[in-house]
Amino acid sequence: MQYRTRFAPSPTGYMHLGGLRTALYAYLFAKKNNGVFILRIEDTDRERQVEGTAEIIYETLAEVGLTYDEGPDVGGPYGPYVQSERMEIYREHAEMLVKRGHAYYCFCGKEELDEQRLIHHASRVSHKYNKHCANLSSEEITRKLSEGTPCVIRQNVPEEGKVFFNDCVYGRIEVEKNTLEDQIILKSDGFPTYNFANVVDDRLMGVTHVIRGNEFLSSTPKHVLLYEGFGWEPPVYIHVPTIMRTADKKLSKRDGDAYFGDFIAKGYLKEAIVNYIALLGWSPGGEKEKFSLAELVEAFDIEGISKSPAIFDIKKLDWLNGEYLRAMDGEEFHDKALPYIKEGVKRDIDTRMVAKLMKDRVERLTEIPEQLDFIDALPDYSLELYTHKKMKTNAESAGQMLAEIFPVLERLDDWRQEAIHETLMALVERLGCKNGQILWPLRVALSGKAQTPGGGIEIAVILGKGETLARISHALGKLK
RNA sequence: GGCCCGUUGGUCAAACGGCUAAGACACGGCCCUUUCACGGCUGAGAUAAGGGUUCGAUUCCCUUACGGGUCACCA
Repeated sequence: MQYRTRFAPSPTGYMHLGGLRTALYAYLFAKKNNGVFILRIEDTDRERQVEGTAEIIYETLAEVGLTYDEGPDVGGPYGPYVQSERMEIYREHAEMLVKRGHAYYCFCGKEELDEQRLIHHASRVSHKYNKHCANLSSEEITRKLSEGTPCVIRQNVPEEGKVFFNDCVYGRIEVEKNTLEDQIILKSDGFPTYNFANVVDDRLMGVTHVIRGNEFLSSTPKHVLLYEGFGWEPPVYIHVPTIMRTADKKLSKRDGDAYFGDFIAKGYLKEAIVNYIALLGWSPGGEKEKFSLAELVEAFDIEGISKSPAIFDIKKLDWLNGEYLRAMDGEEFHDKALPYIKEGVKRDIDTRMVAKLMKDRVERLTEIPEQLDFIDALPDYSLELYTHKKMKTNAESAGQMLAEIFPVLERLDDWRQEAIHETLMALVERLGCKNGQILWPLRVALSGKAQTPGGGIEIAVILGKGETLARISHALGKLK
């Protein structure tokens, strides 16, 4: 049998990282087993719909490489893959369930039900619909229906007995049927509820393995009852733990840490994001941590999915992102970094050289501009920067050294890195001092900073001869 | 509150009855180095608590504590 999994988001917002990880696991599981991965859009709640968000889902999945074999925009043999286009199917199936005695029409008004819920809540009695309409006579039902009384269809849950299912992650889960409510499966507007639509669609689309967030764990017994009501075999369930921001808070829109797009904007690579979230709540077992999508497919195994929620650690993502950046070849990094270099530097510079210096020094592309801020304009700096214990320098010695450096560089016409290096090393030898004693003051004079990408020589190359000499004489003036 | 689920260092996690309880991130120290970073070495740091079962429990069972999910004409 061929395995079929699906990702079934509702188009209500941007692509959440938790959702993306669920999609990833469903994709990995399908591909690992040469199965089929399906995308289904669950748009049965018309009020929460957000225009254009289905497109974001398509785009994000395509961007990270989670290509689906069947879906709204690619078609497939079990379409349509958008729930709002399947209304007839749900109605037919709901009525089928009514005929089989596993569901019934309910004419209770929303207001009275809300009222009852409030009363129960206030008196701390656990609330459940009282099955009032389950006991209506067939004459009365026919009459109300013909009168056009607004109604819903509810699942008819037996009052005795137990239901159970075996979750691949959480094991056997068993509950008393009387703890389950007669939930609405078809709303008065004719739309199905999630709890009903997902069962019908998963069945009709041949889904063999349902991989979803564990917020659905407690409603799964109701789904199983629905399958049984139809006389269908339930799918295999694989519930995955939640991704948290802190131990008691989920990732959220407000904190700007929830959406895939947020992270791209913050300078993270899509490969690093996918790699990182794959490892949140799942472990491949070995010590390897850097995985391409293809390697994830190869390594994926539901055995490694954990039961407890995982806290999203941005520091570890930073590190992993840095690993991806460092592993890039020079050209690729240059291309990716170029927009950020241009953002930080307006002056005409050798971007390839700058990119090379930045490659091992950033974990996110967005760190680049601020690291280069000294290039366009020398910041105002304190003379204390010239004091470096290990280099044995201070403002006074720096002044002397810079005075030696200036004429030497002024005479140098070949402004390549090797030439400057040679020239300065020759100066070191002549003066009988340590490298740091001339290179440290040079760095400070050229950058006004204690920490720079590359040292004094590299900065001199980037700045060019004219600017280099200008900054040294500026320093000499300051040091007088 | 009812029902369900969870709990190994700060974080991700390995070990699925048998060792001095891996490894990674973060943190400290050292080395490398013209700074920072990278890289290398190294250090500190955990089985929530209490009962069982067992020759032996991180692992199996129970209780407690804490946390999460769910109880919608949301998904």
